[in-house]
Amino acid sequence: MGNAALRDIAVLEEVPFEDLAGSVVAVDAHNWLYRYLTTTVKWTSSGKYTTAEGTEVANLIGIVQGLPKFFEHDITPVMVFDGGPSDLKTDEIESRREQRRTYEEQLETAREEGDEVAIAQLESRTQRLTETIQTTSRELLSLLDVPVVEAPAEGEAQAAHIVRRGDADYVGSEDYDALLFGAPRTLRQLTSKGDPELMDLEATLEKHGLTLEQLIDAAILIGTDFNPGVSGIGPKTAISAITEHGDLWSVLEARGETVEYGDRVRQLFRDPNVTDDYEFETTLDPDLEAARSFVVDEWGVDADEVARGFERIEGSVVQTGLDRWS
DNA sequence: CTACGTTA
DNA sequence: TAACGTAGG
Repeated sequence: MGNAALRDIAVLEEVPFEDLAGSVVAVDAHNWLYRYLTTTVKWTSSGKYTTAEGTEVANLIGIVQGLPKFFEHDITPVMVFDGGPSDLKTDEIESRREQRRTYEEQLETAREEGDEVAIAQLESRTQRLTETIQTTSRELLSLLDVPVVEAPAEGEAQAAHIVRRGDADYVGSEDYDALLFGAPRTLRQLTSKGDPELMDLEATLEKHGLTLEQLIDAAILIGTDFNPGVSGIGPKTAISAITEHGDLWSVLEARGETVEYGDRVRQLFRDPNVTDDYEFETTLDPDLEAARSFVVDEWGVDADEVARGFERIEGSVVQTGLDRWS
């Protein structure tokens, strides 16, 4: 199903970290945090990532341990958070409740109507980041002076938009559908051991002789996060069919198939809900003491667990000139 | 999401 | 050779 098939289509190239020095990466925060949430939990002894009350704080450890990767290679991350109800801009309880109610109503309505696209969209926004994780992550990033952008909807789409506008050099995400949102350059495996992998939109389109619109149509045939795709159509068949017939509808007509909500999925990728209403500085001036206190004193994370991470941040931010004096 | 064995 | 299903991380 779906997205992994885009790997066979995309033009990928390994890029040495050294080549990325000085660049700005618009990171899909949900994607990045989710990765650290799962891996941190894996090899950290139980209890170190939950408070006495049982609140999950693995995200705080993940952030402290994950950010040095960027800083040590002189990369400035811009964390792009998903919009929607799970992404709360205010701390007022009232508005939280209201937002949540609105979200639940929307989801319920979508389910009643059997609107698969809307359901998938709404669910993808909440996935698994709890409210505590969302708010404490933002707070910690703010103390570390890491830029944060609030997306009106999908963070992936907003990140792509930021790169298209030239305000960042790369999208940072493991998701191949960054391509479908029109991200010119996407970096994958930014958290892994080895060098990152660059996914190039222009090269991908050129390789297959497709327009972005056609690539989106091919993806819809294969299946995306928002639609199941046509049975029997994988990456190869999709591309040759789109090449032969031109677009989604012609392919479907020729094969006597249909794709439910095809037009809406197409629209979602072609014209995603993004905003120009953001701003960020790429010169960082982190308050390490406040950040350490927030993580350790306020949330009860074992000091040893984050000591090394903070050391690395301190060292790298100064040495790589990401601070305001550079 | 990746890897790999199975099936058309 | 391409697509799919399942398991593992």
